[in-house]
Amino acid sequence: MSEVKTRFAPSPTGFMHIGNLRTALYAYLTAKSQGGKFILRIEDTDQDRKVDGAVQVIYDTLSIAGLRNDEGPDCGGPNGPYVQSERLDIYRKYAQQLVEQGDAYYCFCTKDRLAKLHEEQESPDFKGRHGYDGHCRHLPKAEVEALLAAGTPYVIRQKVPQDGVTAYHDVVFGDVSVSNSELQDIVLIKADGFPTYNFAHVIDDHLMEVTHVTRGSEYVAQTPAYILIYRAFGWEHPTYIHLPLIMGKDAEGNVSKLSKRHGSVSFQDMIEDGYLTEAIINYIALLGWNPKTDEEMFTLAELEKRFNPEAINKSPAIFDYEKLLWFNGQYIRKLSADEFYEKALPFIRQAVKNESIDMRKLAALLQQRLEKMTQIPAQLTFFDALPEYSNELYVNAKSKSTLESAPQALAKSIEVLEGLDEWTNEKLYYALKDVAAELGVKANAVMWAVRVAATGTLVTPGGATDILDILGKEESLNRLKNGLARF
RNA sequence: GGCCUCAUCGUCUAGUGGUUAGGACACGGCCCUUUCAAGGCCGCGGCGCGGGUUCGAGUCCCGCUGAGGUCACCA
Repeated sequence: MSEVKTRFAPSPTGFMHIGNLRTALYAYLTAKSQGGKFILRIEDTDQDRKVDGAVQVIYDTLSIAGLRNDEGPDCGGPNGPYVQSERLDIYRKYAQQLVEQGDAYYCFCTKDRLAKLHEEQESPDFKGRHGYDGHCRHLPKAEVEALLAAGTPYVIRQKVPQDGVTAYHDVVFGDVSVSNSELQDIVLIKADGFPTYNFAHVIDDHLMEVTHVTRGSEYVAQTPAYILIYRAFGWEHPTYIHLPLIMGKDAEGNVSKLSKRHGSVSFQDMIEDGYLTEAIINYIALLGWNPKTDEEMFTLAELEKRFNPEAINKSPAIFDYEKLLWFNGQYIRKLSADEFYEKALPFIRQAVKNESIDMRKLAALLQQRLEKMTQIPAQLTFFDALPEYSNELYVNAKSKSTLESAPQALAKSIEVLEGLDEWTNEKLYYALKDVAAELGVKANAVMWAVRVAATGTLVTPGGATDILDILGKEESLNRLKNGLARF
């Protein structure tokens, strides 16, 4: 058996939909799990949808995600060029061949005629099948020549057989068959001379020796038409791996294709949202594929070994942001202190301008209780300045902190802390424990009062002494005194 | 509407004729604890419906229902 080759063939739209990324991931993993090659091909045949810089977004995303392609416009390869707009001559040549063979034909129908046809078919009393009516199918050769010579605009359409059934085996969906009568005479070459996706991808996949086509399940019913093209050329078609779509659920509980209204859907947006690449990859790998184990934390390298397209599910899966968040928290905790610090610093700086604060200590506190980076600033609002707060914050039943106990705890703490020569978390911790012992109260009661006075905030990253440590002696004492003065 | 396809806890899923239907997220409780998290333990919760086949069906067959896809000179 020849070497496995898969490809990712996105259109340069300017952003990478998460469903697209998953398609790329699965294609990549299909190749790598079998020691094969992964090709990147740019499908830019729609001139109206060209977006500047869009190809770069594709390169960047694959690079960040770690999906290194073995062939492609960026790194070359034996079967280039890998950008469809640079292959126009190739498509034209093959389309020509199909016309000569009688497997395709020129169509001179105007857009107006097509629009009118469409309108008729959409009318309530229309009962026939939809699509092109084959108007130009049987134009006499002489007439075609004349129209061509006159420079009439045209497209080239596939001539599909009127009867019979075309079937294929899909790795995910099993045997799929469609009556040829259901297939349309699809456009192969557009009026502007560019090929359609339908045609270009068949030619390219063959010429680039792609063995496995991984793509979304929206193509399942279209694939027989493509197989007909392969047959017309006498080529063997690749193995098909159609992926179930990724769905989203809205507030009302309605399920539909994952889109903007469900949350961030592009890779870039998710990164900006504070999700880690590793978490995204891990999560989407499991969205529709099961590793046949209860384990679910996988690095890309592990996935490369483990992946098996046979274990892809058929049914569409709903994208669950909650679970992604959980993965993200797991990966944040797995980061080394340095790695986390580097990633967290920009977010810390958003909230903390005070340069004298030990950012590394702060980061260490954050890493233990974070689900995504963007949650950082909101947790740090009290560092630069003590916020307005109500004395009610001093009341906490579980810690046995009351409006009476809090000022006592603060007074004693200030007294003891002022004499503390070494301002470290550890020293602070034992000093406050002693305060509690002297006062004859629970340590929690003292910790609570101190933490509230130091932060004016109910929930904080780190405990009382962690905060004091970072705040420093002078600022801490100021805040504690300020707190005491409120009573 | 025609055609294609799918269907196990709220969500992602394991399951391939005989299981107390397993795991994960979320949710609830407890433990731990210097707040909140994290972590540990426990719990709640599911085979869409109706017919078959079979000694026995989440697993096989048929129908229904529901859901998704597709029917572009977009990919």
